[in-house]
Amino acid sequence: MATWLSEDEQRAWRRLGAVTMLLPAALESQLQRDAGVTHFGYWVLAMLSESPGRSRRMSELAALANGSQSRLSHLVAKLEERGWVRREKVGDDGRGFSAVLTDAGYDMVVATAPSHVAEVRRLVFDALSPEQVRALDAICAAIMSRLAECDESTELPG
Amino acid sequence: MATWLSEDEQRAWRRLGAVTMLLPAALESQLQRDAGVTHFGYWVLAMLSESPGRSRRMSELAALANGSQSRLSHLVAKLEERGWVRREKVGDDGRGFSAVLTDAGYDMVVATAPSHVAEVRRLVFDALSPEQVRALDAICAAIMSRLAECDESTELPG
DNA sequence: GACGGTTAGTTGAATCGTCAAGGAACCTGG
DNA sequence: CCAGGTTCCTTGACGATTCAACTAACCGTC
Repeated sequence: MATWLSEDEQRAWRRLGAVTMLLPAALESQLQRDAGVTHFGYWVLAMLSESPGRSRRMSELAALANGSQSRLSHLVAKLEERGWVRREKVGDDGRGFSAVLTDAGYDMVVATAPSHVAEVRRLVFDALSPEQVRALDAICAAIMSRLAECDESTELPG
Repeated sequence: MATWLSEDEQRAWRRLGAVTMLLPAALESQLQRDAGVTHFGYWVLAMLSESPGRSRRMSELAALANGSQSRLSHLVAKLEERGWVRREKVGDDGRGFSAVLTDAGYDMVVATAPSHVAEVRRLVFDALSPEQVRALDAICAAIMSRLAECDESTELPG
């Protein structure tokens, strides 16, 4: 209990908590309604659509999308059922698989992107000044570097 | 596709996405490890511990914790099993229930708070300057007001 | 005082994510 | 060439969340 939060910090913390609970939920429900996908699912498809050959190594894709390998594996199984993604063996490494976006998957991303971007803009960027956008970027970068640190330390051998 | 995101916005959006995915996950795993509760579970208990009489109407508590009634109902059932919370009929409204924090629940919050606060401080506030903390508060407030707007509009009768 | 509409809260099925375990391919040293 | 360790990915079981009914109590009106 050595270092409690200051009043400013308390307030910021509650609000950040609310945003991290409600913003993903709001985007989730928009995507679910308009496209029948999860936020994570859409994010993965969008990443693939911007990747060279619309294709990525599974592990690479998991890292890009900030998810675990297991989560991605389950997700890709569903996306494959729906015909948006296909798995392909990687040539030079017998263990490796790539997720490849199908044409149907690409069409789906193209069809879904506008309304999703509009929602993001409406909920986030329309509410912020350009300075705030830059400040937000810097703040998130600072937090991410802390999160990355902690990953490293848990990966260290004792 | 009328209004795509600017370069600054793209960057900020990716980072915000990463933070909203990874920060809750990190806190989740700390709380799971050290106290065997969900982030949402802890948040609810913490709210109760600060409430008058360590007690809140279910619907009030759900709103405070930014969760649905159903989510809270399921959660309180679990917390009750563990003896941290108890349900009580509200006097003046036969439908209403209050969630009341038990002594064991209070002890649990007191025991868990320090390490959780330390983690929040380590991951968030130690990385930010006081100006950034205020900026973060303002940014989250702006986003929340957009989210609140959208709640209202969905509540309107057609 | 009973009828329709609304609000509080619960419940169960289905979905999503995590965790721990495991299979298969790779790599290194002898 | 093979034993031990590591990496890549999958799998299955379990817990958490959501969604869509559902019950029960309230409220206004006639």
